[in-house]
This record gives sequence, structure tokens and C-alpha cells, in this order.
Amino acid sequence: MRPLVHPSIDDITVEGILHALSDPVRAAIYAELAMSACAQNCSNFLQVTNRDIPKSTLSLHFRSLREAGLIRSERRGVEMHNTSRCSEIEQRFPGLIGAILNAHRVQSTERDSSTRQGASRAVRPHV
Amino acid sequence: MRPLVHPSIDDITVEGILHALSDPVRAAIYAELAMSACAQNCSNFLQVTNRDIPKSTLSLHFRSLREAGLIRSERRGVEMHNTSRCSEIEQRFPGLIGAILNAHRVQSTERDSSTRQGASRAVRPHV
DNA sequence: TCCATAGTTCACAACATAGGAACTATGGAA
DNA sequence: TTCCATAGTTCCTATGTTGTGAACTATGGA
Repeated sequence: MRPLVHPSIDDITVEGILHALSDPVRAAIYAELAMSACAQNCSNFLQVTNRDIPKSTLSLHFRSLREAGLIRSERRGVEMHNTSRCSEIEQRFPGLIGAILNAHRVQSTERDSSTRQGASRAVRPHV
Repeated sequence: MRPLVHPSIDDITVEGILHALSDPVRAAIYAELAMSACAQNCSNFLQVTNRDIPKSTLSLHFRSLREAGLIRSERRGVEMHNTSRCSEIEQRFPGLIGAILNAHRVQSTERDSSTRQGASRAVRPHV
């Protein structure tokens, strides 16, 4: 079984970060890890974003996050301990992670309030 | 020929923005548009990132940026006038675009200086 | 009317991604 | 020790996404 790959902080790229976080599932996982004080295992996220995510898919999402340099994963017995690397990334790309997490927050707040009011956004026409 | 699609500001998603900017060519195009005071046509970017980009590929990149809500394109005679929509986006997702552009700047600065010194980063081992 | 220029669309090849099934690694119980 | 349960990973394949050349469209000017 191949060993876990963690890029060194200098090999982390902006493109990699943006690509990893452009997926809603990965963004949700990462947001939760970044907020959480303690490490979390993968299975905690089998129902993130209110959908059942197959284990294999989840595993690939964790791999994407890991290889983009966003999280660190360590085996602890039978589980995985996942933590975010946000403080390292903050050093190299100041403000980036905060702005992205904040934008996701803005967006989900709007989504919640519009569904409560009857999903007005869903029918708004494009130009 | 299908009309140009511009999402309304409320339909712009973070995922869409991140995905669009996770491509180096699109990021370079967008950075240049965001910096530039005046509108620019597509052909100005046929050599962005020091590579020849086929016209058809470039056209799709502009379409991605447009449909992600990052730029606005208008036909002016035989050319296209492309401008960035950063002030709109700044309203909705404060700090996001600035942080991303800044991160790209950080990264390209490092790349430049490491190539000058003999590409030390290229051989640095991963964990 | 014709041409040149700027972009777009189409078709297809190459690459990336999702998910089920089979697998591996670890810790604990018998 | 051996066996089992749990947590993740890998493999395979079907489905999407993306890049590119060739053919096309739209516009302005000769």
C-alpha cells in the first residue's frame, strides 16, 4: 500500500489548492477540518453535504486534499487522523484560506435563507 | 452562434470561481484583466504563460471565465472586449479575488527567483 | 461583393473522476 | 496465535471534462 504523500510547504501550489477546494464535498470536509480543534477520521465525513458518499470516493477526496497540501493525514491504529495545514499555508499565501472559507460561508448562508423563502434564486434568469 | 452567457452576481458560485482560476492559463488571463484598466481582446493572450495557446483553446478558456462570472465579454466590431468583474465579486465575496491574485503573485515570484538560482525547488524532496 | 480578421463550434482523442467490489492494515477478542 | 471487525485503499470500468485542429460565423473595410 503506497505511503501517504504530503508535499512540502514550498511545493504547494495555488492551482492545486483552488482545484482541491473547487469541489463542494472537499470544500466542506476542509472547512470542517479547519474549524475543528482536534483531528478527525475519514468516516466522520461519510454524510458531509447531506449525501451518502461512498467510502472509495471519500478516500480519493482525502487524497486530493492531502496531495494539494491542504491537510495532513497520519495513521493512528486502524483510523486516520486528519488535520488541516492552514497555519502553514497562511504563512505562504496570507489570507487565501480565510477568504475562501469565508466565501463558502457567505454562499451557504445565502442558500439557506433562499430555500427558506422559497428558492427565489433558483429561478432568477441569467443575462 | 449562441449568445454570450453572463451569470448574474447572485448566481456566481465559489466553486465556479475556484475551478476557473485553478487553471494556470485562466489564472494568468484573469490576473492580467484584473490589473488592466482597459478592456482587452482575446488575441492579446495567445502567448500568455510563454506558450502558444491555440485559438480554440483560448476561446474555451474565455468562456470558462465568463460563465464562472469572473469576466464580462462584449463584442466590439470584430473583436471582443473583456473586462474583469472583480468589483462585483468583491461585494459578494470580500477579499477572495485579492487573496487569490496575491497568492499567484507570491508563487510566481518564488518560481522566478528559484530558476535564477538554479531551480532548487525542483529537486526538493516530498515527505 | 469580396476579403481579412477575430472568435466560435464541432468532432475526437486524451485525461480525470465516481463508485462498486475486492483488497490491505491494524487492534482486539477468543 | 488465530480470527474477526473496522477503517481505508486500490482496481476496474463507465461517465465526464478538457485540449486541439479543422471548419465555420460574424463583422468591418477595401
